[in-house]
Amino acid sequence: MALGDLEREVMTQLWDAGEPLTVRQVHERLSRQRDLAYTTVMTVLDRLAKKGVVTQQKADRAYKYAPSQSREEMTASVMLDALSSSVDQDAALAYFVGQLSPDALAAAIEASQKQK
Amino acid sequence: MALGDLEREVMTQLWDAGEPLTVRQVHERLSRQRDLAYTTVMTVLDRLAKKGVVTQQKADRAYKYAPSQSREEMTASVMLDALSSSVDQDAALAYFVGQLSPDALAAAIEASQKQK
DNA sequence: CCCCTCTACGACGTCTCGTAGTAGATACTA
DNA sequence: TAGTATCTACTACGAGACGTCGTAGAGGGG
Repeated sequence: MALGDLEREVMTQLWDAGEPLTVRQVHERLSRQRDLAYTTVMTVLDRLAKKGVVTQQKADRAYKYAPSQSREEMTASVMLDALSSSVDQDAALAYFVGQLSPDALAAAIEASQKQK
Repeated sequence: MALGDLEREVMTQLWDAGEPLTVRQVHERLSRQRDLAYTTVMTVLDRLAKKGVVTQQKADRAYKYAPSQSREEMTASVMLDALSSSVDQDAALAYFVGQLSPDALAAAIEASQKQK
């Protein structure tokens, strides 16, 4: 599921916040950089919820929105999607790996070990 | 650069053919499965050329179209794009690597070595 | 001179996305 | 209780991407 520019900015706010935010809170944060109508933010959050990338929880009057995946999970799943759409996945993965710097790759492998 | 469904089908024909094809040839191949106007195929090839994912070479009367990248290169570059759009690339890469089976990863690393 | 084949260009419907307004429900406040 | 603020729901509209074609015009072959 591809996100638009504004959708990505909204997701960034949610990720950075680290906790569920209301429409108003997201609007406030975005307003520091750009001029957007409150309802615009609402529409975007609504669409993100319909896409399943954020979840809504009713808190008092307002809904709170939280990302349904971490940034890393989302990035990784886009990468996996791209990979799985390939006919020859092994070759594609080999090619991809070849593009990475050995150091970055080694670091990633090590980090992924620790995670478990 | 995201491709649409038809665009992807056309690319598949070009990749599978292994050689540059004319509009007519692509049209013929696609016609085995679906019913499409000749001009539809032409438009799609033209758009792909404008996107830079295929190249045109004049051969006699007609143009021949060839993919500018292999399937694997294209897949890998989509993956790299996804990765580079991430704020914390290291974490995203680690997460991605963690999703792969160790065998597949090892095989890919080995294959990417040989390529050089 | 007519026909076939190509390319060039325009067109239209549908979807997605950025952007926002209005309506209606609910709640706080004077 | 009447007025105001706050939320959500629904609708809308323009731009751009894409699937899908049609028509016009150029150039070669019979």
